[in-house]
Amino acid sequence: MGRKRTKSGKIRLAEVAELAGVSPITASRFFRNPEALSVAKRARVESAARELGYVPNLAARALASQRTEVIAVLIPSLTNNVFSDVLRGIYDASEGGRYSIQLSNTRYSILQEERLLRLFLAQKPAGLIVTGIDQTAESRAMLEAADCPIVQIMELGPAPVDMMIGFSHYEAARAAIAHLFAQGCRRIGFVGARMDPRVQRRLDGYVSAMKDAGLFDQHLLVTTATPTSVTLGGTLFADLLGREPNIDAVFCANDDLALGVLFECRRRDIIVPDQIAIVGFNDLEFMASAVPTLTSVRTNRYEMGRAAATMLIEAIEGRRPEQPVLDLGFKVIERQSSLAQRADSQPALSGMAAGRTK
Amino acid sequence: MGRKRTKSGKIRLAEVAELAGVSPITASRFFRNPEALSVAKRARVESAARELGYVPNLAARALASQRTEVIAVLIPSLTNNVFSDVLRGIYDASEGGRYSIQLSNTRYSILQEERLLRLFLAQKPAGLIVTGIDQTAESRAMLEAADCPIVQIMELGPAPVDMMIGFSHYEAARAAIAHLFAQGCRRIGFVGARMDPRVQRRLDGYVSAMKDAGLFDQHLLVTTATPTSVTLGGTLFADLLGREPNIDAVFCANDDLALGVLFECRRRDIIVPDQIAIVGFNDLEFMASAVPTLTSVRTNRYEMGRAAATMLIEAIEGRRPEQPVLDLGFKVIERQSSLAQRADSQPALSGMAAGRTK
DNA sequence: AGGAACGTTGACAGCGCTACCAGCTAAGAC
DNA sequence: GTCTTAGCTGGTAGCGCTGTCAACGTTCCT
Repeated sequence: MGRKRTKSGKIRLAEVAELAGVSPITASRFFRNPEALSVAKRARVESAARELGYVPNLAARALASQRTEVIAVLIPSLTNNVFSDVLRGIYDASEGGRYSIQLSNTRYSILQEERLLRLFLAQKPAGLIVTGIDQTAESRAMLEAADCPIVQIMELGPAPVDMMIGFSHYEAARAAIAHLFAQGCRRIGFVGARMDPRVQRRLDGYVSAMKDAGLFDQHLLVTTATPTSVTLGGTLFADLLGREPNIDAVFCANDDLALGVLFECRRRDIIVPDQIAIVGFNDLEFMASAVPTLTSVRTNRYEMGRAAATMLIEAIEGRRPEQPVLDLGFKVIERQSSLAQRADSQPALSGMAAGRTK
Repeated sequence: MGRKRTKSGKIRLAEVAELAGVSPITASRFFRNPEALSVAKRARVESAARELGYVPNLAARALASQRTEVIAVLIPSLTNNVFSDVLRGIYDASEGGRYSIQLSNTRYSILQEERLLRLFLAQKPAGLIVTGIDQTAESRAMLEAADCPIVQIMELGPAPVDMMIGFSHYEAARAAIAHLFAQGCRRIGFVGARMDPRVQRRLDGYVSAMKDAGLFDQHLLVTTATPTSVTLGGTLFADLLGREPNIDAVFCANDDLALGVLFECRRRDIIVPDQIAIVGFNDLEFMASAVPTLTSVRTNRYEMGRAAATMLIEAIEGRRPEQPVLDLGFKVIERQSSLAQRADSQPALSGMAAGRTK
């Protein structure tokens, strides 16, 4: 008969109920839907729980209720500053609530993503945040079949699985190039690393803008699958210069690369922006502080994470947003590194071009 | 009698057992301790599980076994590059194994940390990774009482709760200052932000080194509780210069500040290192790429995370390390920004001073 | 006053898995 | 040949909580 499992002396819901003088189920309701209790019992259960230091057993709750209070998050990288901002937004928005975040790293592999998705979905998460719109067909099918709200973040696309928060990398890149055109630049190089889908779309935007102006030239492109870094920015730029010495601007797929380009210019005594203009992407904090200050395309990463988690939690709790797709837009923050006319003026946020798709 | 909960059509362990022609408990054992089964049954269960696409229900497992396979990680910040490296190490080491990572952010508050600790511990994690050695008395007591392995990371201290992996921030700072002394610097400023316990200990190391040399001066210190940033590095340095125009070096509590100082020097046409030497801390990737290249104290952040998770998992599985405290050391990476004699030479990693406490 | 409607409470069973222990078989010891 | 030991397998009984539904008491309506 009975076994001798260590009882562990833990406070269970039954103890709380007993002290409060109610049935266990009433105590249970107190934690899930306090409004359903009479004011008197609510107070009794609350004080009993506090007195005993009750902490619910999540495993038991998950088993009995057939759902968890876990929000699963799939991102491609932990190193990339971009994602740490997004994550901070997600964690901030979930803080204090009942949901806990389960984070996993796909390492930019959609197969890895598929594997993780299968794993997560089996645990019936309350909600899911996935990066981007490029999933395997299998992943896509699992997402469609999942019975929890899902938010896709980082970019926009034609067919959201459920909800979607991002901006158009394509349009953002076009806006950056338009800005360079406005400064009189014509031979604009492109420097990109990693070449994940979002960088690829920035490249597409660059290519289309250049083609529209009749200025596209294959030789202006330097890309690599290598993960991005400041040092790599310098290296790629050196490659580009070796091949095309008379470029007048460089559009970098991210800010690390841009900083690397800036340092390489300094190393070669190339004056920025007089000889070469530089534009980055993301507007990380250091861009405003560099000498010269660096132009970049500002993206709302923290806000994206925050909005994604907030929207997801709302949806989990049954309040679906009236607008399931959210375009957070971007802004070209014009700084010294690309303002040909007034290169020597004060470091200033002299103007901007903002964009919002559709 | 019976209720009508949605059976969800999920594959349970019982289904696998039935298909394999064994009892559920045998199937259960297959997943926990395959060696205990005969080879024949092992193969049968394995193929049955694969055929049905069985995924274990973690909640049921946790409830029945009274323990989870979750490693809880408490770190103070998600933004800080330092922690993203550590985290990457932790995630890499846990990948492919049975343990999942539950991450939480204390925001540099030990009260917040205490709250999270209480929350996590109630769910009986398999293991725990906490940052630093400055916990509240209450937290400390909870950690001591916890019945799972615990690793403290980021620094070393006299009384580990259990295991500990880090290095001496105090000695690392002293080594940085010793390097500057060796370059002939005497009026060495200190720039620090956030002033969390580890930055504080770097400051302590700086102070002690300066006092040892009879060169300490309260006015050489600029610190703030504000979170760190590149821009802030410039601002703090400007403060310092305003007060003490004739300093000959700056030791920055981290690399972001150092980069800000470098930009501020450039803005003011101060030649680095001829007029002022700069030393940072952590050796982030961009330090080697800056112009001039920036000296920094290299810390093994990725390795720290990796070792912490590896050691923790080993301990969880009963293989306690023979050496529970691991000093990962540091290295002063000497670069142009602090090499007075050969400021114009090639960017080189000309030499280094390594340190390991005790 | 009778009945409907509502708000509140509790009994019961079981979510899917594993700890414990007993039993069974085959191999080795004497 | 019997006894012991080891290796493997299975039965039983929950782990702590919640879904379902019935029952209760109260209020409000006609």
